[in-house]
Amino acid sequence: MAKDENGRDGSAVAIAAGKLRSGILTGRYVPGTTLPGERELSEQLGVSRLTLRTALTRLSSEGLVQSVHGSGTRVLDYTEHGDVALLGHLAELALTGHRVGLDVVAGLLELRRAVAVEAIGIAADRATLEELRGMRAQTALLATLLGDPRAFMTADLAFARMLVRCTKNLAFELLFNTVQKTIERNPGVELAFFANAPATIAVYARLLDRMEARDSVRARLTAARLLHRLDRTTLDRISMAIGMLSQMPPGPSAANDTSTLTKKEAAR
Amino acid sequence: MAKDENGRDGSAVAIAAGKLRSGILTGRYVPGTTLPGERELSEQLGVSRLTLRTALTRLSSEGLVQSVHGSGTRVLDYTEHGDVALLGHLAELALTGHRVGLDVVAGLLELRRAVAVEAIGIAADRATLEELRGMRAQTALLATLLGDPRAFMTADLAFARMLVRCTKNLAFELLFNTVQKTIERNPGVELAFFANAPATIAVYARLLDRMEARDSVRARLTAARLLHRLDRTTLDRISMAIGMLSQMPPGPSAANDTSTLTKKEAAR
DNA sequence: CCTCACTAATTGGTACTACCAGTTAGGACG
DNA sequence: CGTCCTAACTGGTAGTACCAATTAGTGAGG
Repeated sequence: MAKDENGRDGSAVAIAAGKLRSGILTGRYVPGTTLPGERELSEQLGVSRLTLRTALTRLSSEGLVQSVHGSGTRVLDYTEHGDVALLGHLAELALTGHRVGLDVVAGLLELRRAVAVEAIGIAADRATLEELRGMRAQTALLATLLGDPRAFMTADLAFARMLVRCTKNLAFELLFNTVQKTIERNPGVELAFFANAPATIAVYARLLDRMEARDSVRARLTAARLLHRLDRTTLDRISMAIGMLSQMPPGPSAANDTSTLTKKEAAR
Repeated sequence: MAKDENGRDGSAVAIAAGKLRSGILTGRYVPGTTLPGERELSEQLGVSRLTLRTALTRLSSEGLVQSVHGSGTRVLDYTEHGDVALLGHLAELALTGHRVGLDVVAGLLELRRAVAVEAIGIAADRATLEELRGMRAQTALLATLLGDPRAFMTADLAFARMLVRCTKNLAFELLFNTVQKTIERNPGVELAFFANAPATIAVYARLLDRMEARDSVRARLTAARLLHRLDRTTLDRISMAIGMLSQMPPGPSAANDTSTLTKKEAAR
């Protein structure tokens, strides 16, 4: 068992955690309430209590639930207590048709842009010559990969990481790791990014000009302007792609495994 | 048992996870290597294998380790795979004297500042009148709490949350949650923030002026300038406080330098 | 001597059971 | 009526046994 119940997960605990998580994020489990006892809930999900507990531990570290010893496990409002790691799952839900809303992706891009702009500004001050040369070379490499979306995406992420490294700031790096996980988790985002490939390369080149000039102020300004434009078209493409997928809402509300009970039609 | 073996946690799994995490973050467990088998490791830590497994699951979700079925559990380089949530633990280690380096805190502040500046800029465009009024009232409340560090800190976080809410951006909100957890986890940071209380209030007032004027561009500029100054003094105070705690023991000769220094040699 | 396939030991993954430890509510007793 | 104690929840740990995947070692066959 434990092959893949819905999307791509492998382990039973990941599946159980995914079910509970999507249940919370989509509002099936209301924040403030306490969800069923572990013994009962484990039976509902079809896993052992131990597995269920491991899944709950994960959700707890994500800020979705809070277990109190003799009392029970409360559902928290992820808007107040949710961790950044949730962005990945939220974006995933948004891109797979769930009505979580596409604005989540828009918000993610906005955050990413804010961080990127500052990272570029800092990099303009702190990047070494070798680092600048390396990034230049990476843009050249990117230009040769316009035919291979997958390879382009990987190289693009590598470029972004090089940029982040230039900040010499561990916090930026860790945040980037989270974003990278988010992107890698969902192939759809990769394609959306690839759709802007030529424009992306051009933007990178111009930003490198600014950084090589050591002009952090103008680097920030141009980065803000160019990335804003880039993200807008990216978002448009994603929106379009989703529109293609859900042309007709063929019972898309619970197309995935959002519920163990209502899975009669979970044809897959 | 399960009172507090080292730090402060209560549950056995939290303790075990903490030990392993600090072991990884401080370099005792070298990235790239595979740590001992679960049966052996559980005995080393004095917990059952189940507890150890739960702890490992948590570390895995944080991007510190990766378990492969028949192979073992590899230690990952948190610089590449670590999650943002690690910032809390890293800052904790840094503030408790571990030689993780104070630059982690500096980086955290830098990231926070970048996000805050953008949030203020966005808020200048999207904040409703009620929201602006509420934040104004909150600054007034802050002024009355100058005598109570704990209460001031809570109110200060509340103000920050109000600001983040104004962006109507869930990504910002989730990131803020992570930062909030980081701060709440460590009392030392609270005090450091409180040390700047009067200046903080003044800064908030001036930023609110900009936002009320709906001038997002100038709001960003002043925010960047004022917060930069604020963070510098905050960092100074933290540095001083740590210096008080550990008068002389560590020899952080190059502690303030920007190098992350964990990258001496890329084993692998 | 090399190659390939099969086997056996080691590793992580799940399940079941029993028990410990807080929390809460209800009933007995003052 | 109030207080305290008990009993039935809840989550938390522990132990054991077994399944599944990986790996390395060993043997048979080329």
